[in-house]
Amino acid sequence: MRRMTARPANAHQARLLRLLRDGGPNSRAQLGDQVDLSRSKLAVEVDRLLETELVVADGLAASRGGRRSHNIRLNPHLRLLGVDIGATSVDVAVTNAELEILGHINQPMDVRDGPVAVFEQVLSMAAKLKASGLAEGFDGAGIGVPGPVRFPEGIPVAPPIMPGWDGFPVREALSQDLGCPVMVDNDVNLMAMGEQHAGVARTVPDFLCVKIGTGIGCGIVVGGEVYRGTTGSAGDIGHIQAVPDGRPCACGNRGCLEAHFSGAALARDALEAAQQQLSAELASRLETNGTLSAVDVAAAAAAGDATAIDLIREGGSRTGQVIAGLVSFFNPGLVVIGGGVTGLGHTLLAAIRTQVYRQSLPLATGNLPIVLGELGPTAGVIGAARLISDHLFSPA
Amino acid sequence: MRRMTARPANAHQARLLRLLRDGGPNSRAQLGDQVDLSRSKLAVEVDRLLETELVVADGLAASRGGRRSHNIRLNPHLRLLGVDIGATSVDVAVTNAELEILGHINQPMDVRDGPVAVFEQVLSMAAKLKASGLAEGFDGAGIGVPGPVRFPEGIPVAPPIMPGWDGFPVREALSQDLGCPVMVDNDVNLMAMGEQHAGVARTVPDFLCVKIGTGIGCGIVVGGEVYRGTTGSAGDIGHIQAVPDGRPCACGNRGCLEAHFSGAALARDALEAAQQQLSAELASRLETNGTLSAVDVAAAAAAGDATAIDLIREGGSRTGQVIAGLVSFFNPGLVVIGGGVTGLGHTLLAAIRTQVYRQSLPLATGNLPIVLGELGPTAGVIGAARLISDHLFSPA
DNA sequence: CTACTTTTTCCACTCACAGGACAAAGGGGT
DNA sequence: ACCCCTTTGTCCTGTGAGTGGAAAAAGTAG
Repeated sequence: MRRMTARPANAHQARLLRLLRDGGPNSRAQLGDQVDLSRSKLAVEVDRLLETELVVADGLAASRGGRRSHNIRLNPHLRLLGVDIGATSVDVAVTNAELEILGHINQPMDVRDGPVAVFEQVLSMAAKLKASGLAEGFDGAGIGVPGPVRFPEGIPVAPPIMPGWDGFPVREALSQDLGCPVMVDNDVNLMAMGEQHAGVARTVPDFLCVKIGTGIGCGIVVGGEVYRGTTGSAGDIGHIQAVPDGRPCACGNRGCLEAHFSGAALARDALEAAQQQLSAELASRLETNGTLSAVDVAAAAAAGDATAIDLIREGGSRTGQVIAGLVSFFNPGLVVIGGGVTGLGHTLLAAIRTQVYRQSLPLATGNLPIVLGELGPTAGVIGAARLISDHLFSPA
Repeated sequence: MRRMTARPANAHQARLLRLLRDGGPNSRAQLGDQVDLSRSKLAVEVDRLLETELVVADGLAASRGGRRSHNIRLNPHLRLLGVDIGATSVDVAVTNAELEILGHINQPMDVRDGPVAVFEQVLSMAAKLKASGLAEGFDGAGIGVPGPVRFPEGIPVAPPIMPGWDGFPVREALSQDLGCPVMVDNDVNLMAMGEQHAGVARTVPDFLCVKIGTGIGCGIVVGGEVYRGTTGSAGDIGHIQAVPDGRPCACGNRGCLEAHFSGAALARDALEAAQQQLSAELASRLETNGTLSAVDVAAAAAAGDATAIDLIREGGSRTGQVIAGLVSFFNPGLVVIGGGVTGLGHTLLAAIRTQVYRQSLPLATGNLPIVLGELGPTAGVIGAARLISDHLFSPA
């Protein structure tokens, strides 16, 4: 199929496209209820959208008592690619224009192999999704990378855990390879957008989304828009000092949050505990696998291992301490906890909550939900699809 | 003179009014260069503004080579009142519509006397300014109070240092008393708006403005707009933990930044040092005045007193530690330090800078100026005037 | 005094949009 | 089956915002 290149011609059309994306098929009349345009104007704009083939007619709508109306929906052949590059694995997913995931692959990988190797893998994963009949091509792609990004150009800047990517024109390169528009952002921001679109944060204008994975980052949403900061490094909370004169960190300082709690730190602590025979559970897992990761700690904790639970509590408490500061500062309406270590679940959440509710002011915490993300590993790819759809559904 | 009640009828007029406020008198042609409207449309809107008397014609503009044009300026009879209520004193100022201060009074006061007593004093100060011929009445007033505010309604919520004000309808009450529109905000936010309008932050879209006075607060500006948070308590950084298991704080926790460094804490430390005879300079000042305040510490430091300098360094370092965290999180383009203790000047600034540059990531600090506010005590009242002028110069 | 600029006004034309009239299509009661 | 009511879709005209060109007004430079 020929890919769609059309873009909305004006703000009204963009508005309508977003309504259809977020609300699914709608009749003209239902659209009219949401947009404050006269029926004639609305009809004109819908007709123009039909001409561009961005939307199509789609059967009869349910009756509301009078004449039944035809449904309008986003073209079901539109395909978006969501790519979430983590430190140690890649997620690639295909969605339709309503951002529903049609297919999703996850593969291990090492970002440090550099952009060329990683993109090769991403392209082959995308090809696999195409081959399975889910898409004949892509109308747009969103990419998340685990480091700061100069957003307008889509270029990583000085990313600590992916040195080979500094200055690599990710957006440009992938746009060439895929033959469609591409937008690039920090993976944490995409997770926030994912939870905002389809997860727990649907109705909250200002919230924080803390992602605890190999590292720790925080998506900041202000007035429904992701805030990226002056140089694109906003939300980089992994190197906030959590413990004065604490552990040395790769960044050169001591006591950084990431040095005390993150997927990597947790694995290290678990290894140490196992080697010192503090935990039979962890020791046996070490023996079986030859190595330990955050997943093992989660499993051990679920099995009731006290050492593992302590590690999680301790880390959650440190994280909670930092989040408490951010809550006082930012006064969000919601805090979402997500990322690889959400397997640690409610033990972690409870530790974080305890610390935040204890340390922040009542006015800020009074009505503040602190919850786990709803979407798990799909948050990133949904956010990526959302990123590019926001771009495609804005006036040219 | 009859007060102006007119408001701009549409976004174009609002835009023009703000241009005249921020850029002073302008010819129609100069305005045309800035607003992307056709000459005819511009002429129509300017004519309508002239009819409302919000703007007036004002002599000939400088020639640009051809026919000379008439200047347009905001009505020079417009008067705004800026009120900055601190913990221990009030500032009241009159400005014209271009937010230039025409008269400014400062008087000691105690917020804890409650809103009724304070407003009585504010009204008498406003009356004094009127009596001196600076104004015949006010077209609008902006008020800053030292605590969180539910912004749309202009009502303080659960302010820790001014308990009697909780829920008092400040906006409503003052609007009645003054007979003009009133807007209320946190004093720190107003300081940020002041520095944005007329101070160091003129061109920076995203910045932080840390005010160190009796307490410590932080104004947050995102995309040129003040961010107030979900419940209006954003920027309340005084109770972020700076020292684990540190000093007990009035809020019930331990180690809050405010407990370790603020005008109040500094005075307490100085008193202790004087009593323990650690500093001859401070001891003699205590003897002379019977009490010590932050100003005494500043003076002692300026005189070379080592104890006083140490107190400032220590405090600056604690503050810097907290700001470092905020910088990592928020990635601002500028950090402004202001408030009562700016008399501590460069000793303080240097301590803060050292800590921030050491602890935050290079990407966030690379090009980050940390500077003292330019406006001193006038920042608050200018910000207040700016607040109400933003309100008056927006479509009705 | 003339040639050239810039500013301002005036006017005709376009275009977006609202809102009413009317036709089309369906639901439900009798 | 029939009729009336409601909702939906289409058509059409009036209105008001806004554009852009022409010409007048008011300068400057030589």
